[in-house]
Amino acid sequence: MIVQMQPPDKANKLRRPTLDDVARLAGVGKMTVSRAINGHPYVSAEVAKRVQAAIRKLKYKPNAVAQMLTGRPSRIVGLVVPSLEDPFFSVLTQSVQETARQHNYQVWIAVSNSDVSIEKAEVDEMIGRAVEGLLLVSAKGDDPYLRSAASAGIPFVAIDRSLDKVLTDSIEVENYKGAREAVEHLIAHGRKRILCLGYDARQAPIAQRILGYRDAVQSARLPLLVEVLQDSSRALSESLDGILRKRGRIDAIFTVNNVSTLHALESLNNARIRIPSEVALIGFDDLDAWRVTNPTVTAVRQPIREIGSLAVRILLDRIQSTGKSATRTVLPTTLVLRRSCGCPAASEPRA
Amino acid sequence: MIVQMQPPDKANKLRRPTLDDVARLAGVGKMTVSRAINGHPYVSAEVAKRVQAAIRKLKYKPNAVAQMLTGRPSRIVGLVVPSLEDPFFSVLTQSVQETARQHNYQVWIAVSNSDVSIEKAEVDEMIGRAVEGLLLVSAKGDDPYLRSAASAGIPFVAIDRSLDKVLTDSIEVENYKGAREAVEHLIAHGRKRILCLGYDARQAPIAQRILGYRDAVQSARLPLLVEVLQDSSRALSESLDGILRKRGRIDAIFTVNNVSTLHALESLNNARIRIPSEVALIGFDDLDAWRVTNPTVTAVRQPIREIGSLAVRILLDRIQSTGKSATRTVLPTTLVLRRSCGCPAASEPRA
DNA sequence: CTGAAAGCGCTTACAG
DNA sequence: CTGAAAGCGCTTACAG
Repeated sequence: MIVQMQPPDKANKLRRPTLDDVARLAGVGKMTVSRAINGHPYVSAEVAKRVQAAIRKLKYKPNAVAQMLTGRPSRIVGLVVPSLEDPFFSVLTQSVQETARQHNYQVWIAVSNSDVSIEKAEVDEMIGRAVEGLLLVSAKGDDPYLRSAASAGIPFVAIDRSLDKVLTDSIEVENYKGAREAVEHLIAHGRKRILCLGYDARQAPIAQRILGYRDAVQSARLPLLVEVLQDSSRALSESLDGILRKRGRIDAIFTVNNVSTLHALESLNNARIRIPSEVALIGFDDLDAWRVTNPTVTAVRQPIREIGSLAVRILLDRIQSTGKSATRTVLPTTLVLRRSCGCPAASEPRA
Repeated sequence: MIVQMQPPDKANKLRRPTLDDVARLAGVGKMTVSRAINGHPYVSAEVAKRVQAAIRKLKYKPNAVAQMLTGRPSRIVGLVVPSLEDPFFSVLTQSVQETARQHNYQVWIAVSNSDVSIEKAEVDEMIGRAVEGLLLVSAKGDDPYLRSAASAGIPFVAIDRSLDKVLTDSIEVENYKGAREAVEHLIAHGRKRILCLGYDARQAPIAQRILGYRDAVQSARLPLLVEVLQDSSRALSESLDGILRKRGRIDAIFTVNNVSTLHALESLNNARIRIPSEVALIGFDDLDAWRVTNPTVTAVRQPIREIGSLAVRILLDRIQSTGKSATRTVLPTTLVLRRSCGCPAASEPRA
């Protein structure tokens, strides 16, 4: 006996019930069902009840794809970040997702790995899939693709790095001020030879932090000691090791982000240099782990969760009313005092 | 003079060009355009050229939403994790996203905050939006909603925690074995009173790790000292502080995850208890930060990136061919030796 | 209050 | 090789 196999995908994809199915079961037209579902007025109570029963029975769920095709807003926003391995971005992403959910929006996510071509592809893809707006931590804020993307008419909000030639809302922190305060704090501790350590000065926020360092040091008539690598953290420990070998050459380090801070700590520990007595340390970006390092690390804290939730609110506002001109939001940082800077005690209660 | 404002959304949403626009400009039917785009054969070279020109001129991009409605696969998979603030999940997410991108899939992401009702809502939403498959780190692997979700016919892969009553592919690590090895290592260092510290034993992987601890300790005829809180890390430090106040009561700690390890380190440091001489420590979950803590922390490392990329591959396989029966993948862990366990030197080169 | 018609932008058969 | 028709599942006007 020969048994005719069902075509596999037909057999499996149990067709989802449609409006028509519900309408037929309830003995009404599909318009009535549509109205009942969308809470329109003008549906008699009795009919509404029949429709609800049919919906329950069939376990009917509206097909969101079809709804979108009729012009209904997708309630999706896209988020593109360079990486999720950096806690800054993963916490940001969590905050974005939570805030979006509170407003009944879904979040599309993509990781660009700081590669503009990936970023562009993902942004295009998102626009093609009808996101209502985009949150973008751009790898390169002035890439030409941004103009054409922006001209697609969907709103952008630039996070952490503004988009040069595109008029968009943006949100970031006081990178310059936060860095300057940190370095001034080291100076207040009597440090004279302060190294600025980091990488990827092409990123605007990093550049701002370096500027903050520079102005603080120059105002105090101290020497400028900058070791900022081009675009990778690869050689960071190595070059720092070299500097540290000549002890006494520096008496403090300001690191421009959390990865740099990690490298600095590791190099100092490996070289058995005492922190803060021999070399003090303040890093930009606060991490939970700084509470348990040796010693605990004084750091510039960014209000990450606020950045994320504000960014979403700004975007949703923009989606609502497209008229207003672009806004720029700048949030303050906090210097969290711990032991690596030379301060005696922690400024924060235990978590 | 009264100026009639354009209705705002009409004015702004510059209508995207459609197949029809391209067809008209190229002077052909829309079918021909469709075929040209999708690389079908049977399009004369000359016509193909005209079509390509029109597409370029109009900057036409196919409307993905319309394509989906005709039954074309969405090339979207969903990922639901409990949190992105835990590095385990953020690295997992990055790996999932990267692997999916390599296969030309997009990733929908949602954070459940370990709340089953949020998880359910997000899963429903994703199914409604036609994801082809779901990667799920479920807050509660046996919730009833999973059955009906699974019956929607779209494939699931359970990550980190299997889905009890639903026959799905799953992927996780050797939690029991990894934990047992860690505790046995402490025993090999001569530790006699080993505390197991953590929270949320309802999660299957945590429960497995506790079992591993228990069997290791019992085999060595050592006392069972378990301090595992119900479901929050809140009181963790507090209860540990209490235990530590009676020094000598314990001489080692095994922590069940990275958050617990952080708390343990902080409490030990605050109490000025020397690690490892007074109390040794091994934690489940490896973090970069463990390289710069005081002392560096010996930890059970999970192959997080492999979990993520394998999970995606398993899911895509399943999407292709729905026939096969459910697979279960279990990956090994590695004990990364550093100083907190009592070992003299690091087992790993510097990063 | 309710329904038949037309259309969203594409693709899958069917005819040339 | 190419195109007119029908349909994916819904919603927006339009008529009752």
